[in-house]
Amino acid sequence: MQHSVPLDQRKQQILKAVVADYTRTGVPVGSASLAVHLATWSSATIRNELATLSEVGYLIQPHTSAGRVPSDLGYRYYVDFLMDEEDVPPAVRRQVDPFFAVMPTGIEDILEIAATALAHAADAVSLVTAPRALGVRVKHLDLVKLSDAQALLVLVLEGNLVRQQALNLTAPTDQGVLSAIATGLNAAVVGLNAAGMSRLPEVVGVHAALERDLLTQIIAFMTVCDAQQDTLILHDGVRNLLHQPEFGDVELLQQVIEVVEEERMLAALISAADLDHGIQIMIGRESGMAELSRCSLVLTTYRAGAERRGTIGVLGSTRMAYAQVGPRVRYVAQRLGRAVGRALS
Amino acid sequence: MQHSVPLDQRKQQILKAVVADYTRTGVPVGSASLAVHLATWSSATIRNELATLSEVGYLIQPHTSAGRVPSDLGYRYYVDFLMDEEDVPPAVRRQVDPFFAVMPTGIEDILEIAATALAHAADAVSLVTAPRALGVRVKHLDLVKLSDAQALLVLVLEGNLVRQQALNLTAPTDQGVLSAIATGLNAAVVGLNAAGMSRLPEVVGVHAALERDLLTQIIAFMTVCDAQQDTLILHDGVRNLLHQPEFGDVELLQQVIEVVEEERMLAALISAADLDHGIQIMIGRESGMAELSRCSLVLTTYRAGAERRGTIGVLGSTRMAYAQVGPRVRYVAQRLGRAVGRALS
DNA sequence: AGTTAGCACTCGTCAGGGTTGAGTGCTAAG
DNA sequence: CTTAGCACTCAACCCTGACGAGTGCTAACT
Repeated sequence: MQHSVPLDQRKQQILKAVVADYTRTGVPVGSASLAVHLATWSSATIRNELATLSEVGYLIQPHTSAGRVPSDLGYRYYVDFLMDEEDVPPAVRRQVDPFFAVMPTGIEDILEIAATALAHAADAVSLVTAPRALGVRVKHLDLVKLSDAQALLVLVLEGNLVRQQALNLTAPTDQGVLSAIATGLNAAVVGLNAAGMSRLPEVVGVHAALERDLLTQIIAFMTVCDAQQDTLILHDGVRNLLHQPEFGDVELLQQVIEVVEEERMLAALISAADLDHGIQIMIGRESGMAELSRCSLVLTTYRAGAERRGTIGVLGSTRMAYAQVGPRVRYVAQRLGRAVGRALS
Repeated sequence: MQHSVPLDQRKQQILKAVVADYTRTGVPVGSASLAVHLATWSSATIRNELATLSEVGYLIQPHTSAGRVPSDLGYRYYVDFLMDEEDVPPAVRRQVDPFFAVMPTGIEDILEIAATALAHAADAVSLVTAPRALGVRVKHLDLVKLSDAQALLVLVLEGNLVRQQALNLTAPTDQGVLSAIATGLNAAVVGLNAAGMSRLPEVVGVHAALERDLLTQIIAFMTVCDAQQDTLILHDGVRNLLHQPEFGDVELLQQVIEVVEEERMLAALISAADLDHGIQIMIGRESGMAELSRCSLVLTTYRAGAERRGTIGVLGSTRMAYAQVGPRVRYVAQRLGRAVGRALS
């Protein structure tokens, strides 16, 4: 982040007023309209201050005879020093809460619900990652015969995540034998993650060879599950971009939608976020993605129990109501954390 | 469908040329440009014919001094009588085939892949429904203890569709007992659908009461699964609409996207399709949805084995290359049918 | 010295008007 | 029945001038 120029009291008030006005109306704001709001000073005084705020890079003038618009840097200063976060209004709470009233068993469904709820609450595109798990643990497994050559592995993981995968059978095997093996594996394997399973002592018994072979395939599949869960990103609310004037340009819209629909790009974006602080705001070009130069991200962490964290947040225009969006993201994050915590217990 | 006015040879050729030209360029087509293409007649002659084609409602003039644009009725006549379907070009085949090379086990993943493939192949929004099943059959079930009050039901259905649901336990029950019950139920239940299960003879045994209670819950859940699968509609390729000039108007785009994102509306749309014929084309207002008055649907059925059918198709601008889209939809439908058939076996 | 009223100036927006050109419909001759 | 010719229409384009929002600068005031 760039070193920010310190501002005196009055310049701060004016910058804050510019951001507030522009966020509300979307129209460049001039000295006159500021003067009615900040009645302490005349428009001429404000004009002088606006000029210096432009010089130090906090404001931008689209053209000579236009009002001022906050620059990325201006938003940054606002967000860091000036913003008064607004409480989540009851109406929004009443809009969000019902989503978390119906709680499905599977963790993926919960994440999807959170994405929808946040998209509504923040009127932007919402992004949600699965809780980072550092190796998902097995709760239960089962084997179902598909054919002489294949069996279906059904894994119930923590969070009631259900995964399925066809495994190859080295020799035709009865469902009875498969069930026996499954029972045996269940006893040995419950509570382990992929790493733990690969350290299992050698199994013995009538079907030892088959069992060992299947276990290898199961471990491989779990490794894939781990990777998949770490890159899983859900989103919702693309339609919310459509009614915003800054996306009237279809070109721009297209670029943003392409980023959102491409999970790889989202992953890069979210992993770039530094979430040690409670909330991370990336404004315009700060995200490092040219396509999102006119978008901002507001991200936070949700905690499901001790060490299980995921990311949730919002992607919208740089001209978003940061003072409202932050608290709303946190509100949904907290609800989500609780729901996921319950599902993981 | 409206009764179509019969056209003589020359009018047919001209209408066909208008549709071809307009589909390609998106610009209203005038008599002069038609005259170079249909060198047999002068522009004046063509002008006369265009006038009568407008009178009978096959063409529309955006304004007095503009060229002609096909009306919904004009497209309809073209599609019914004039269109020469084009073979799916090798390049498109090479684009589609890789999607079906990696075949996941779960039927939902297969459907998703088909949606993506078709969206690419047809450069429009693709729609795919799950194969209509008239009651999904159970392949395998399992019960996993969650707490003293709840157990997780894991159902493996035909097509390796895995479904999960928390069931309530009337009394604390060991995992051992649950497994025993699951084994017992498996023996009785495999191959049955919800209807079949509700006709099961009364069970007896040590855990008869619990077993009966669980079975009731399972049947209820399966009924829900049936309903869900019948309304499941996947889609992909909304981004393909963005680069089309007719959707430069964000208003219009917004309406269409809202329909696509609302599964209920898609369901109504698709169920309205009459798929006895090989392919069903709904042009503009024929769909009966005001929001889609400038869109067309091209739908067909895919068959997975004997009686298992689903719907797959495309939603795009009325100005779409019908001669290309139809065959491409059929091509993907055929691939999808084969893949689903394999998964259901 | 900081503040402010006043004023000249800039520049985007909008409405009006003339020109252009694509495309038509009609007519009259072939 | 076909077609060349022509008058006509109308969107698109460009130019223009009026308007007004907003600025920067200056000079006077506290």
